Amino acid sequence: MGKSEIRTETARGARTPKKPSAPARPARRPASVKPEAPYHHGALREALLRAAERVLERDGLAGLTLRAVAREAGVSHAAPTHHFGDLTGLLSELAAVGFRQFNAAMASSSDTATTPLEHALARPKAYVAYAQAHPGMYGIMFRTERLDYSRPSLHEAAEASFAGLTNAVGMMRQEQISGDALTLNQGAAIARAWSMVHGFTMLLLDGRLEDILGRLPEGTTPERLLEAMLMSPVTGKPPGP
Amino acid sequence: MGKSEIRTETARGARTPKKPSAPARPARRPASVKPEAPYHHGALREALLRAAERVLERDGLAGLTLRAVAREAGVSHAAPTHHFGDLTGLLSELAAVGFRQFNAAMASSSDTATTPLEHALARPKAYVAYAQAHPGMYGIMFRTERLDYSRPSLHEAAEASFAGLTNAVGMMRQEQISGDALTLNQGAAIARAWSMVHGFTMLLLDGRLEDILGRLPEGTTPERLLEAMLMSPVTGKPPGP
DNA sequence: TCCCTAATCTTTACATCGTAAAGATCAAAT
DNA sequence: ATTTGATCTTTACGATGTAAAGATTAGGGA
Repeated sequence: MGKSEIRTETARGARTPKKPSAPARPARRPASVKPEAPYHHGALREALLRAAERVLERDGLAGLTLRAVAREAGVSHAAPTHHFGDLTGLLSELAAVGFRQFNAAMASSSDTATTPLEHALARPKAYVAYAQAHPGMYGIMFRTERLDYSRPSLHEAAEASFAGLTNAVGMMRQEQISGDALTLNQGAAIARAWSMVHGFTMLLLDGRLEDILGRLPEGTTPERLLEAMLMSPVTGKPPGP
Repeated sequence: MGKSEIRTETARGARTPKKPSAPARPARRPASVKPEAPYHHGALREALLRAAERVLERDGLAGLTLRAVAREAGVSHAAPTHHFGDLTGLLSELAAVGFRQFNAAMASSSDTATTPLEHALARPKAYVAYAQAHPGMYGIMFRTERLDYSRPSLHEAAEASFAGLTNAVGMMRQEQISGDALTLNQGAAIARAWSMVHGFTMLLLDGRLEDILGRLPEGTTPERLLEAMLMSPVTGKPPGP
């Protein structure tokens, strides 16, 4: 609020002045003319999602409004409602896009890993790297309270993400993890892995680790801290005499 | 938006009709009358913070608006602005209240602990318990993007919280942790503890652990999962032949 | 080919929100 | 007692989400 944007509500402008009704010009444009914004967009839904992603990257979570997305796409402010129902709908579909991007990044994360250690660290590092590269998207996926997981696309993408996590933890523990039942230790391993990486990511994105990073040896990166976090023992003094 | 609340903007009502100006009734109430909403509240700032806490618990983060807080406190919608500057100000001061509550809960968490194990688990359990008891407040403290840490009260309370964490990790590692420099292992230990508990809490509050909890042995509580998460080894197969 | 229906998109309208600015009221210092 | 400054209210404005009605067009059946 309070941003003094000087911008007309619709980027397209009124097509034909209704009341004066100059009957001459036919509504259908005479072909061989640049198709300037036809009434029916054709693929508005996808265009709106792409526009939403741009707005999110440019203006952050706070700037991602239905009307801003409509402006970015060059349609009337009510157009998104028709395709997504409400803001929750748009955010949910966008979150689904994010989860799919995220899943792709996870899937190709251990491609270049050679040693077992590299392999073990590849996923967590890719997780944090995705969030750092797309903080807005990560916010949509994990910070917003307005997500509707009953939407098939979101449910599916999020579940695939969770399945990938379960799988990775199973590989790490060198055991098959069943789809329908978990031992307490298995559940704990999954929850630990997820909590640790997700918590680290949130704290990092919120700048709350600056306090730690600033006290660490000169030039220690978040990645290095993450590595150390994942490798060193959980409790007790560091190894020594 | 869209909620059809039938409610007048100010709960107090206009005190004296300006224009008709019936000059009879004196503005100062004749004493021995219930002090019904004097023009100057006297302690509005604190009253607003308490009102904000009530609104937060009743209507959640989405319902916590400047105007809703003003209504709850029975003052005009612009009154909060005078005391907090803007919404960020109110949220920041409220977050400070939350951090102080949180710090108090942390401080008294290990009071009843007897065994070393109980002592080690007391803080994390109290952490999650606070968030479960005050999900709105935890959201203000860790989910909102509109916090101004340059406000002394918030900065102080949040720093105290961080100091408590550092302290607890130092005790666990049986070593003194200096205030100005950290080894990588120390930083990793702090980041791991915080990330794990914070991540677990966020996922739990967002209902994202239901998937795991539902697959665990019948009746496994989040607390039990947290315990297992904190105790069992980080990597490798569970102990056994 | 023509028309009709339904989907798509725009206009219009409204309640709510954050915030700014100006006016009213009162406590306290001078 | 008067003035001053803090406190609170009124009024106003632009932005947002959402509902409802109108305009436009694609696509299918006659």
